[in-house]
Amino acid sequence: LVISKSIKPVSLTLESSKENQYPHPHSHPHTEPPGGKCTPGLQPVQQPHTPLGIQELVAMSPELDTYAITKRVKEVLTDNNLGQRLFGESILGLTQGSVSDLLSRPKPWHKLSLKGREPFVRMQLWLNDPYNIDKLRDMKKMEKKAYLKRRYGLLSPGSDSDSPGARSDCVSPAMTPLELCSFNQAKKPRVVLAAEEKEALRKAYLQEPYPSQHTIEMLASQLHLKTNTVINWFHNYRSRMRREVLMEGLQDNDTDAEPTNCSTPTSHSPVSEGDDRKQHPRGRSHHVATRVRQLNVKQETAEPEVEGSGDEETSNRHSKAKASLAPHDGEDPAKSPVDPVSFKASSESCRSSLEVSLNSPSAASSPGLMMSVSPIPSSSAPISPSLPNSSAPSTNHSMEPPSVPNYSLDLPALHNPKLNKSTQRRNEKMANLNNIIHRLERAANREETLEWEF
DNA sequence: TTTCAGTCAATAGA
DNA sequence: TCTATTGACTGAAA
Repeated sequence: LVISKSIKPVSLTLESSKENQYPHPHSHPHTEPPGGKCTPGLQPVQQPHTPLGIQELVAMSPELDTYAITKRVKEVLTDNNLGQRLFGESILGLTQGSVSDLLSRPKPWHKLSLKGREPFVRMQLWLNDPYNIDKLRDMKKMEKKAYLKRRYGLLSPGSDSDSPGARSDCVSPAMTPLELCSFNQAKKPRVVLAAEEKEALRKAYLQEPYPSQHTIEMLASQLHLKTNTVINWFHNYRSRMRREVLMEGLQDNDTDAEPTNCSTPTSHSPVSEGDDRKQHPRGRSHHVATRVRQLNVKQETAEPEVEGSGDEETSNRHSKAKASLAPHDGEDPAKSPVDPVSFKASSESCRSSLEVSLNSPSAASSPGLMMSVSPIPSSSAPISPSLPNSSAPSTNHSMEPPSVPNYSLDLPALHNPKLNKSTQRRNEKMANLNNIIHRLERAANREETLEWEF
């Protein structure tokens, strides 16, 4: 069974041998066959040549303002009438949904893993490429051309690029009807949760963001869902709530005084997420969390949802659920316990931001932090360590790799005098938050109960 | 084993 | 046709 549906990760022509060392995150049954591509027509945009692989670039990249980058990318794409799909597949090596997600909810840089930073570095490289639009337009044309060719029978189906129509269900032409049939059967229908089901899960989440196996099974049976669906829902919900909090932080910063600075993402986040994984909600942090005013209520309030129509299974399940469901009935979300996830998420970003901002004020005050890629060989300034923010004590990205001849990283915003005032304000805020965190940590260490006023 | 980050891809809605 | 949402999945970390 060979289905080539996956997108070929983009080569930026940085250093092909080092490219794509990350394993493909998905090993779907329809993983790309060796040498097989579904999108040959979508050649990646060429970036200035450099001996560096994208991962080296990511590792050496200074802190990027993810919010500003995505904002800019959105603008450019919109202004030039270029779609997320084209951009994602040819520039980032991601699908449209992922691109949409990234563009609308970028995480702050310091919250991203190396892998998570990669798309942002790619975006930045793309933004710095003076021919980026042209190249993407060319690609669009090529795609259209390929589509027309295939449509008018000049090419056999499946042999051409990721053009409209061919993109979905890009099944291997070698597939027999029997295989196709079994492929269709193997395809699981997507579960669509009804509004009531989601509402019930949300309520359950408020009660117990990390439900026990027993709770999961109970929920699953009451809602007539598979336990895996419930588990997945909780995972996804926690993860998305966390990101929501981060986004709010970023946007706060954006509107707060000066341009965005992802290094100071949120002012409502007291503890680190790294800790929070260790400090399970049922543990100490949860105890402390209940002492902290819940700042992230938005997502917990039941938004009006109209969905889940169609699918018979869903509607059956749905009506059954209505009849039997009452996981935590009569609960008032407003009175519900603090959501440890929101707390945890916000906590972490705060501490992280403190680490960055307080320890490196210049980084904190570089909202326009930009990495510019110079096509001009500049062995003298690889990743400029002499930049203003290099005075920041030991940020791991300020190292000086001697073998980075083609890149210079420019931080224009650091020269902006207007930033002083906002920096000061930001630092004051950070200091205040730092104080709060410090007290929280002490309280947590002593296991003592404190009443807080923020 | 559990949780997470990151992503895919189906689907809904504009 | 495009974008946003979201259930499911993988691999990594703890």
